Amino acid sequence: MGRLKEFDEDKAIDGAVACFWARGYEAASVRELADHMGIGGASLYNAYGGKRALFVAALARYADRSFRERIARLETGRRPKQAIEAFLAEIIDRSLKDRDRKGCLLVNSALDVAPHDSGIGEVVADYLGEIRAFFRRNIVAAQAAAQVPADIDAEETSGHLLGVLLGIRVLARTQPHRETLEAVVRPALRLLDTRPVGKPRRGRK
Amino acid sequence: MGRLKEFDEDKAIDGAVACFWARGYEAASVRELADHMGIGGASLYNAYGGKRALFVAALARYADRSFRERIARLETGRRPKQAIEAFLAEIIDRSLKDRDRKGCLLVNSALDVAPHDSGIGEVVADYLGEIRAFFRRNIVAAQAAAQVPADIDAEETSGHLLGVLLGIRVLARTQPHRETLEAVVRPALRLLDTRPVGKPRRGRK
DNA sequence: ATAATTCTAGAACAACTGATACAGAATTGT
DNA sequence: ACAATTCTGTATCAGTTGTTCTAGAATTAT
Repeated sequence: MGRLKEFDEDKAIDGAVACFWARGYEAASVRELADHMGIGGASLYNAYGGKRALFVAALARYADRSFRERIARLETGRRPKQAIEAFLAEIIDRSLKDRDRKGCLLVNSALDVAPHDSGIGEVVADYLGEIRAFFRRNIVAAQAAAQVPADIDAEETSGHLLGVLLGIRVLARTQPHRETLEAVVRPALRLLDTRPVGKPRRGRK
Repeated sequence: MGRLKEFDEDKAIDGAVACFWARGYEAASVRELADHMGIGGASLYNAYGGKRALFVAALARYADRSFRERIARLETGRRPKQAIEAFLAEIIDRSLKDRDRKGCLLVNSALDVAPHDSGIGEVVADYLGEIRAFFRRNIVAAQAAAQVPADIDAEETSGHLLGVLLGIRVLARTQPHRETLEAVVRPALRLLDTRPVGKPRRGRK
């Protein structure tokens, strides 16, 4: 019983994501947030409790709509090695299309708010862990399918790929040029290539 | 002529660096800054013009005291390949010692303020370019000294190393564990190793 | 209809924001 | 000594911050 909510909760949380994403946690004011969400300030506090709680909800929404969706999509109907390659290629494409350079909300949060708020820090760390698990899982699967060298360390390599991914998202904020970003990724992907024998490297002993 | 400045300008700008570093550009208020600098608000505006101009000065100070100092120190009395390795090792050590997880002011700025302020964005991009140039320069030198395989692309590899470096500084904000960070770097440094022949990789054709 | 409950709009809260005004103190050249 | 100039502490500016309050509108169970 009681009066019914008049606003669309999905639209509202999406508006919050957009606002936090574009402005950052601190810079996004409650009034800006409410405007983007299409609700009044009182409704925001009534429905979410406050700015911080809203941010946690927005982060969860972002995680679902961005990397979890991408992981689910790329991991079906694709061989594991191609899933990894497609993931990184998509990040580069997204970074280049991102005209207003909002970057990745997760990465932004890892630097902006995580260090000042251990609770959110753990949430962000968990999300990053999910991405790393995607890499690790597909490396192992690719090794089983003989797509990827059997002697590389899946644990180590997944960490490397996550690091490279984060580096790209930082670089893209100041230098969103395709060649720059692809140069960062290329050596990482080469780790997954089986080494050719017919074309020996110069410089070997 | 006129009244002399009563505060130590070096101490003041160092205080500004510390404040911007710990709190971020937006969160650092002019009053907090003035306190950390040991001066009054009027002196801050008189000496630096305003918050933004002070930030640009603080960034320059930080660049000199952090990575330029490191580059100069590591590049003397060290072979080029060891200079690169030492640089990355130092970043990891610094990230682990950084108890309050301030991270790197340059990286923080690249995400916080650069996208909303193209002027500062260019400044940050230039600083990142200096670090990349350090990598490139030492890769080329190491190749000339046969320390590093001659067939790797110095342009591409320097970009990769910069990306990995930025990735580490992001990861360290949420997961400052040595093993995590070293796992990110290890495959990158392996690019610089001359490939052993006596110990062939499994999985090769 | 009435009670109970939940939502909404808008005003209000104290605290803080970057920036400026002002008066006075300190310095140098004349 | 005097004018000219520059620095400094304090007060102040209008505007914004996250949050709360108040009054009333809308809903369901009885």
